[in-house]
Amino acid sequence: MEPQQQQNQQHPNEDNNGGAKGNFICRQTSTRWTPTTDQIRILKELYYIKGVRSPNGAEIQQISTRLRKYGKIEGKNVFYWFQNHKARERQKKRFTNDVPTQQRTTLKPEDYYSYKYSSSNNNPGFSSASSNAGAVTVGQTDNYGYGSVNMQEKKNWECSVPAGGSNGAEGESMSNINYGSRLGINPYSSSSYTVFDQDLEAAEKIETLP
Amino acid sequence: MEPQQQQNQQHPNEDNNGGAKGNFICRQTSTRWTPTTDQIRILKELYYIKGVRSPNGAEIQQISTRLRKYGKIEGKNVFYWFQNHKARERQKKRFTNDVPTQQRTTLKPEDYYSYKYSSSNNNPGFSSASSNAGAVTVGQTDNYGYGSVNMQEKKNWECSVPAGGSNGAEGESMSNINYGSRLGINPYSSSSYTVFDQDLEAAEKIETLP
DNA sequence: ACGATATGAATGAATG
DNA sequence: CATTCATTCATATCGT
Repeated sequence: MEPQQQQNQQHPNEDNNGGAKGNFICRQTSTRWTPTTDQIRILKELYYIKGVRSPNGAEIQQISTRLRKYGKIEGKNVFYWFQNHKARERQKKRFTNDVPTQQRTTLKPEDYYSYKYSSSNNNPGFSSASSNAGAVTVGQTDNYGYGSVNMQEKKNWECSVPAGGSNGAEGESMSNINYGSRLGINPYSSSSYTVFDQDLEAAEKIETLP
Repeated sequence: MEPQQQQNQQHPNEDNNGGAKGNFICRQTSTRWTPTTDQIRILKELYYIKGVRSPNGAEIQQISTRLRKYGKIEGKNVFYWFQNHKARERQKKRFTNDVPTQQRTTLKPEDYYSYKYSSSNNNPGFSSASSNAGAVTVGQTDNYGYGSVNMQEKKNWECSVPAGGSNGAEGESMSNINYGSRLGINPYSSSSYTVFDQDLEAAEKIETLP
């Protein structure tokens, strides 16, 4: 994910053999989902192009169904993928912003790879709200009169019913915020500043740390 | 890992230039961060002496800024360093401790297959739709009847479908099959909006998405 | 030169 | 959403 190039993905095996387990026990080698390149490609398209960020249950279903064509996949995989992708994007930004202002007098090598891909999406990216806007009107709104469906958590993809909880869609609309977030200060800077209360560096000793 | 002591002079020249092999503008192919001895020393001090384990965004920034003095470094490097350091420490401990059935004749240390120890759950549960795994227990039910696994959370990934519909999960359960099945999306989404308004897949390429 | 190791990087899966 | 854990891939480095 990084601007870093070496991205070779780690899905050595386009397996699908997953099924392997057909047999008995066997060490389920590979417990976790290993997306195929096509799956990843599509997920990214959805993310960057269509602006999908937090798909709701129904959307997750559609997506996973669609991706199933390229390999084994479950709804939760899709769910986690979006969650992680979004989270990491933000996280990175959090500890990445160096130097508040654009005052970068001396260019350091590290500047090269800050952002590399297309500019358009760089920032707010998803401007392409396109999809959401229209797409998500989702019928979830009405609860089937079930009263309280009980699935307290709104994780019901894979479930047929689009339970009302899903937020996803709406929430996402707020995506275009953030515009200004790149000021010098980030909201996350917790109060804790100074990991270095003193000069640890000066404390040169402890050569023997593990 | 740690036992490795000699990181002594691996840096002939505290190169600051990131040691990148020359300019990596063109070919930034993979130059991963190689911490200088001073950076490592400080990181360890922070880790062992100050107890820093999972620095937050702000701390990461401080640290990396501070360490920058000794060589090129980015926030993510610091982030990963702590993550890895903690993880490996834990992992190592896992061996020494556990080792229920030794039998490790010639296994390399990496061979281990760990069991989960304390910590969280292990609810592999989700038999996963794609059950390639075992055989078809198509039976939906989550917990194998083991009694109460106590689904800590009421997350229902893969709830079995309610009434007859297609239920993605089951259908899919048979290994990769199912290929032909969907097409028309699923019944439930009656009026659905679809994330795929068109053939995104067809819109191939855009490989460059981050 | 290799092969083994140590460790940076990435990411799926969870938990809170 | 933020954070954390576990695993795995990739590669820099060291030993022989």
